[in-house]
Amino acid sequence: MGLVRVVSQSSESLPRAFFDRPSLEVARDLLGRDVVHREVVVRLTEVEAYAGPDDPASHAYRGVTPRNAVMFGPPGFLYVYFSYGVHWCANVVCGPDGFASAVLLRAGAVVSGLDVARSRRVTARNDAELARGPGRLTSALGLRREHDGADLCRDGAAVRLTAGDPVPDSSVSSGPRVGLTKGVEAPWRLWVTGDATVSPYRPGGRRTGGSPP
DNA sequence: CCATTGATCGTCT
DNA sequence: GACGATCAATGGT
Repeated sequence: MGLVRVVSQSSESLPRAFFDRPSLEVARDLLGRDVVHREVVVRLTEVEAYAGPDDPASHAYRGVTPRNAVMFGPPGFLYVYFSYGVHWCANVVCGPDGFASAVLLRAGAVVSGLDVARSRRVTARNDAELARGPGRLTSALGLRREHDGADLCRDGAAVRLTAGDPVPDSSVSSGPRVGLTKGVEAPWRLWVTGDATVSPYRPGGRRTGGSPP
């Protein structure tokens, strides 16, 4: 032969059992994995875990609603929601059916489909910005409301999570989740240390409106 | 580099 | 009627 064997990119979906665990464990193991939708592939560099019904920052904290219903279903499904009237954000549902927990996909590196990703993210100043942030990542992948509830594990799934290139513990950092007003203290944001595609930290809290007359 | 602000609308109170 | 699991543009240091 004489050909060096390169890291093979299996396009096989991670099994549902992968997601049927506590969201913090899933979050840790999602770093370095690939999110695939059509021609674009994003390798995850930053994620956030949202735990069960006791996590005040979780969309599921106040029970089932039409928006968060997918979170209460079985693991391995996509929960996509509309944020700030502008952006879509994508989560992977974790844990057993009926237990609402998820991992927010916050950032990654585009490793395939660069041309398409660039065309969807015309404001990005460089390729590291294409999927740097949850709204940007979702935009680069072309995910929208129609992907809410998508099954990631079914054969032939349109959106998949694949093996990618898992990162060692020595490359994983953790800290507080971004942009929250509740549950700020839990260090459930995980990222690949030093990676250029990791989003900047931004504290939460709503800006106070102007003084009324 | 950092801090501030407008946009924009679905969701829940 | 207020509030976001955000982004991009702007202006200052």
